[in-house]
Amino acid sequence: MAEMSTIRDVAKLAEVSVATVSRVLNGNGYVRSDTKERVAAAIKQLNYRPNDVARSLFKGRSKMIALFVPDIMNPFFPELARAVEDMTKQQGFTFVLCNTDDDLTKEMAYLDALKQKSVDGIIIVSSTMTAEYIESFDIPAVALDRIIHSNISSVTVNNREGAKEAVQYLKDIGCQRIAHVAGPEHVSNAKQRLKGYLDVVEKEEWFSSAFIEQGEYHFEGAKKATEALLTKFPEIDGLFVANDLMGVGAIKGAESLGISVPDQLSIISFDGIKLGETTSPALTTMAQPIYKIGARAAEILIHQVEQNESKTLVEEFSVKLIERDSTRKKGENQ
Amino acid sequence: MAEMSTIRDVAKLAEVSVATVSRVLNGNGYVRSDTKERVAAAIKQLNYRPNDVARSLFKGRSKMIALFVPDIMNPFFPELARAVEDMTKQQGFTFVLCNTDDDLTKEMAYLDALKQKSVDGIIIVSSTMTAEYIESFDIPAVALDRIIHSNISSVTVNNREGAKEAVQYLKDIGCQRIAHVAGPEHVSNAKQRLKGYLDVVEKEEWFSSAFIEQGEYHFEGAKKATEALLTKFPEIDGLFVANDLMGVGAIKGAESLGISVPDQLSIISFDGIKLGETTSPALTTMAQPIYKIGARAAEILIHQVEQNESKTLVEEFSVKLIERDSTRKKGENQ
DNA sequence: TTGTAGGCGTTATCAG
DNA sequence: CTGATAACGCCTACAA
Repeated sequence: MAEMSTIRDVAKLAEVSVATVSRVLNGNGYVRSDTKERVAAAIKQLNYRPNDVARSLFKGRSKMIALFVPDIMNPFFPELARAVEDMTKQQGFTFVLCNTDDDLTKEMAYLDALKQKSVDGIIIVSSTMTAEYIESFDIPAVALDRIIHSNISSVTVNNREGAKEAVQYLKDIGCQRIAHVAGPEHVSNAKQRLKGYLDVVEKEEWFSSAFIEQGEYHFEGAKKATEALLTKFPEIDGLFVANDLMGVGAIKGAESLGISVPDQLSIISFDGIKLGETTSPALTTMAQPIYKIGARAAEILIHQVEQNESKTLVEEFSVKLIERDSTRKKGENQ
Repeated sequence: MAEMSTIRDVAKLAEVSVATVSRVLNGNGYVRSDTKERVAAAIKQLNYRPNDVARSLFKGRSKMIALFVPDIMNPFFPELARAVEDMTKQQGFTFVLCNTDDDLTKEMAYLDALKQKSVDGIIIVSSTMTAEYIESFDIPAVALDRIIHSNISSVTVNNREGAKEAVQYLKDIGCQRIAHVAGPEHVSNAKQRLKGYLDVVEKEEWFSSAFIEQGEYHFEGAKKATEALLTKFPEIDGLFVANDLMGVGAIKGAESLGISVPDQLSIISFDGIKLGETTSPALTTMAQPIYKIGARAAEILIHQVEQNESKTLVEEFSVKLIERDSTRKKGENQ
């Protein structure tokens, strides 16, 4: 309603110069305490708020941080986004969420748009983006969940170790034939999870690469992959699925073939999203500290932005087994 | 890497004034075609992009649109966000997602921050925000999913009718005792869905308000509510749950009591989110046209912003029954 | 058809 | 301690 008042209005009302107002606003320079009070009073009276756009123009920075995610519909990413949002907001930044569909063209368009808006930095989950592109935009960036390049800071989890642990767990509870529903080959964490799987089963006499099916990190893909696996190899009694979203698909796939989980088939997946608790049966999973890695990535980026740090940090968090109802020890009853 | 070039650099290279560059940039005013070409060449050569911040400062508008959602972890909202994002981006706006926890303080803080950034408009899903607050910020706004006030444009669905239809469906398949897991009382759509439920069952001889339990639109709340209901009234054979997220909770609640869905209990919920297809059993639901309402809200807002329209539009879309596996006609086998 | 210049709201530099 | 004033990059009268 009321026209926005500017720093000049405040100056006039307080009978000082705009420079003085700016000083009390930003707390730099000297200003006598009584004039400071006069200014403060004027600010309050006019309900004055500094204009961020003007500020950004002058500073070349906007107090905005963006998060790129490949798929907002995978519940993993809202959880991650939540963490990044909390941290950035707490530090006085505006948070922008960008959904990229893992499509380089969209990523570039966003980068372009954000650059024009003087965005301070980006946190990026991507398997198509390259270090060259990012550097060509000259925007501070931190990779999250998926490594982009060794000279871009990253926050991830120990995917390979976690995958090994998951598959070993299946062995420990007595599974004899363990298959894998894999994530997209071009996604670094999916590749690591596949390697972890291979680390454990590659030497088994029964093993062949036919025990691996592609699920594309999608519900539907995983359902089909699971059906294919279980049809080809009815003897499969353990399934390691590369993420929880696909884990849900795997359950449905088994169900559609009339195979009971966990009675006939144990399923373990990866991520630890909330959704996994809500399915029937609830998913046993290798849980990432989702909130922690999101918050940490934001922290690193903000530090980089504010201190103008360029040292690249590489941090890897640990995943943790959460036993729920999609797995059961052989020979044990419910 | 390369310093951002400005309109002045382009002008110099093309040997014209900045005004001319601005003209070809924005396509207004007259400019001879050969000089236009010279300018275009210079732009390309320098890889020039106009600075949005400077533009915003001049225009007082930023080409940004924000969406306020109460809970990014409820999959309904990512689906909605996706629609809004697609539409806004397609129209050249930058999309900002704000998670409010349905907390007025956070909403106000966001409004404040966005106002300072000259945001063009907001789409808001809220049950705490009031028309007065919004108007005091003087930012064009459209309410989505939940009505705020009759003088703020809104896009919603026919919640009451949809709820009636859902409950009637339960009756039609033979349910004798139908309970309701309700959404928060202060949320307008939850209130309407409750009314729709009452419309159908209020006159039944068996009915009492004890057949209604609060689920707070959360998974956990719905699980507990369902357990409470089924414990109090073991004769319940139909359950209308106010949204899908809670529908999943209801399934788990029934399961925890050893009650089989849909054999002993039919459950229908509301929303039509993807998640509902993935549960076991898959949820029967009254599906909203989620993408459509999100896109439509964006459309209305953009029109309002660009045409400086102030006419308030009220649009209500229809929901549609989707039969899946959480309901079954009495006496029928699978 | 093109150029000049003032202003959008801030901040920082430089005198006082 | 305080006040002018020149940027930041762009757009649009107004002049030519």
